[in-house]
Amino acid sequence: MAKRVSIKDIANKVGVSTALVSYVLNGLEKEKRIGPEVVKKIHEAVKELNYQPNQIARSLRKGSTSTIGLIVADISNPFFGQLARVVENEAAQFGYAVVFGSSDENAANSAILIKTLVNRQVDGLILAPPEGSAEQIKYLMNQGIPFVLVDRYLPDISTNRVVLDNYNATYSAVKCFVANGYRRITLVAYKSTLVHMRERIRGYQEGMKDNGLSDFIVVKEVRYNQIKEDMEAIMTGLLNERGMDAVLFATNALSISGLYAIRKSEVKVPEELAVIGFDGHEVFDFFQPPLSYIQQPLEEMGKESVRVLIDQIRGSQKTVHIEMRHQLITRKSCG
Amino acid sequence: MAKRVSIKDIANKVGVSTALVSYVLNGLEKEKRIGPEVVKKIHEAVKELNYQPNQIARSLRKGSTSTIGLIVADISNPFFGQLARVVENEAAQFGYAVVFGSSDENAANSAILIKTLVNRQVDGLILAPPEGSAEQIKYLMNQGIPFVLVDRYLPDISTNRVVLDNYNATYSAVKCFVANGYRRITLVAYKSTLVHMRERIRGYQEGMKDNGLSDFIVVKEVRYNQIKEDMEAIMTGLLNERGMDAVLFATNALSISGLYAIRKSEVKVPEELAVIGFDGHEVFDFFQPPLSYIQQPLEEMGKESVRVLIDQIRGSQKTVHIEMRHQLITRKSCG
DNA sequence: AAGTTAGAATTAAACGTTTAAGCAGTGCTT
DNA sequence: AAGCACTGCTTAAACGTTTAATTCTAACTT
Repeated sequence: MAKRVSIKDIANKVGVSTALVSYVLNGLEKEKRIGPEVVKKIHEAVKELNYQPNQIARSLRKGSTSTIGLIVADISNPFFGQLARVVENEAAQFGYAVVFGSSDENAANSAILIKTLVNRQVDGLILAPPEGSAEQIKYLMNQGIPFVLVDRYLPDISTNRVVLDNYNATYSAVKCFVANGYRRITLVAYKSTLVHMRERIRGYQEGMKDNGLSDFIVVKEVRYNQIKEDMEAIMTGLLNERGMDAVLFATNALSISGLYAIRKSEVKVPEELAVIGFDGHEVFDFFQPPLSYIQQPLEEMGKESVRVLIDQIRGSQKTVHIEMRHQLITRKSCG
Repeated sequence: MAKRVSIKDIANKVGVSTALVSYVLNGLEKEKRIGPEVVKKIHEAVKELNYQPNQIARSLRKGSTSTIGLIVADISNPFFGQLARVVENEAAQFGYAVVFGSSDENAANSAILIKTLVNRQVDGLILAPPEGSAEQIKYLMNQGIPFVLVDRYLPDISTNRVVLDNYNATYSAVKCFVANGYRRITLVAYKSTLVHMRERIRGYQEGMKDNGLSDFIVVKEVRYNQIKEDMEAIMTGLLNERGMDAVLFATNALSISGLYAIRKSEVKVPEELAVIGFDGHEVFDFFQPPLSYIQQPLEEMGKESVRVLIDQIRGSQKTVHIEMRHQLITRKSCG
């Protein structure tokens, strides 16, 4: 690796001190009353030597890295991939770069990632906390490290967060089913104590109750790391019994996994079974007939997370709780 | 932000110099002949104060950051999302973190990203170079910055690279079509001079020729940033003419976009039109009937990229060109 | 007794920036 | 002639590590 050009090389070439070079590079030539010829010479030398600032040195001195960390469950999951993209763009607007990590919904992984990123002195974190990560979140608070929770949050700790109106989302999905004549509606969710999941479940349950369907409430829970097996078992059970006429999936991955099972059976959608998915991706449109889904305002969620985080980084003392409105996209599978 | 604990705090607490603390933290207690009681005391103090090393300071001093940069076209594209995930995991194995950026197939964006990441002193880069990025790549070479190209490469410059056997991929897709009785096979590709695309086109063309179908060669090219409009126009044209009985898409995004158009028309797949996609995602299975696709060995590509890059970072002088074998996954849409 | 060796620690420079503080020199005021 | 204000620059410390060089003491050789 060819030795990089430093501020010192510029200073030597022009015959001034490094301080002047630094001032000029930071646009302080007026404020620091630097002679115009010197300014010009410095700019020339910078061009000529193709000087590139060393962000690491800068970070060390300034105590901030202009980097934010993003910890999601899985970057290869389109939901988080899209979120990452929005975060990347928005962060770039503010001059921040993004380091990411996937926790796989595992608290131990999350702890390692947080430690790694904090040691790398990220200025702040955007994270989707997995189950059992309360200690880590408290640690961040104690250390005064700015962060924003996204997608889920911890009910016992008041932190900055940007989440969906999960309760309303499933509530309105149930309503949609009911409006279209479905009654025996099943919810397939993740087995999790995380609030977003509990809220989705609660929204479903209340929706059923409010529509006089308490007797038909069925909530099936799938384990995150055994999604295939669990889904297989649950769906074949459900489909064989023929006791349900509609199914609501509580996440993106669950929707896709569930659809596999449905397709394997010969059940007709929506004649025999109505389906609503979550975090719809455009590919949901390919299911025959196209799938209805609850859509999250990813663009806004991502942008808002970054903005809130940067506010925190800049010293804001407020704690903000943002709840975004879902949108129910109805296709032929329901409605 | 509560002032962080530094090596100096440990040194003060124990009553030794910072050098000793550093040695102990780096496991050099034997080599540097440090007294056993001191070692113990240092370890205790580290625990007690919950010391976390400052990677930035470390990086500055050591001249390496244990960070790699990943520049893809779009992290929200499942192909790159999955690749990113593999890269993340593999990099973590070697103690590297990953900073990412999306170029949107735009050379100017790519240039900015490269500059940003290089200024942040990443130890190396994995990148999918967009069209017109030759200068940037040469710059990296001149600077001696380790990097690996992935997915595509520049034919005029010999660099480390990990790519698919693009030529064979489309060639064998054509073969599959032909074996199943299709003749009027159209290729829909990106309008691009990038080698991977040219190779995919060439594979198709040669495949057609070798099967005596020279007269039926039709290659349509779609612009990356106008994919919807172009695809719309092309597909309606193709479908109206009814001059084709099979279509091959040259990327993931093209496949999805093309399928939209196909579904809008009332054309039956595979009776009236056979389809093969690229970079198949599991969701391709949902198309009715399931779509055949060319599958890239993403897991291996990602891992290999990281390994090659780390080899370079460690000083390897070899330049490696790795071509991975595709796999043709045939579903009912062809075969 | 002088010299060597080994063990255990310290010192201080270095990485590339930023930035507070200081210092000349000039010209102006009184 | 002394004081002041301005202009334009330099000095040097600091950020938190790593690490080569050095120092000190005690024990061991001859």
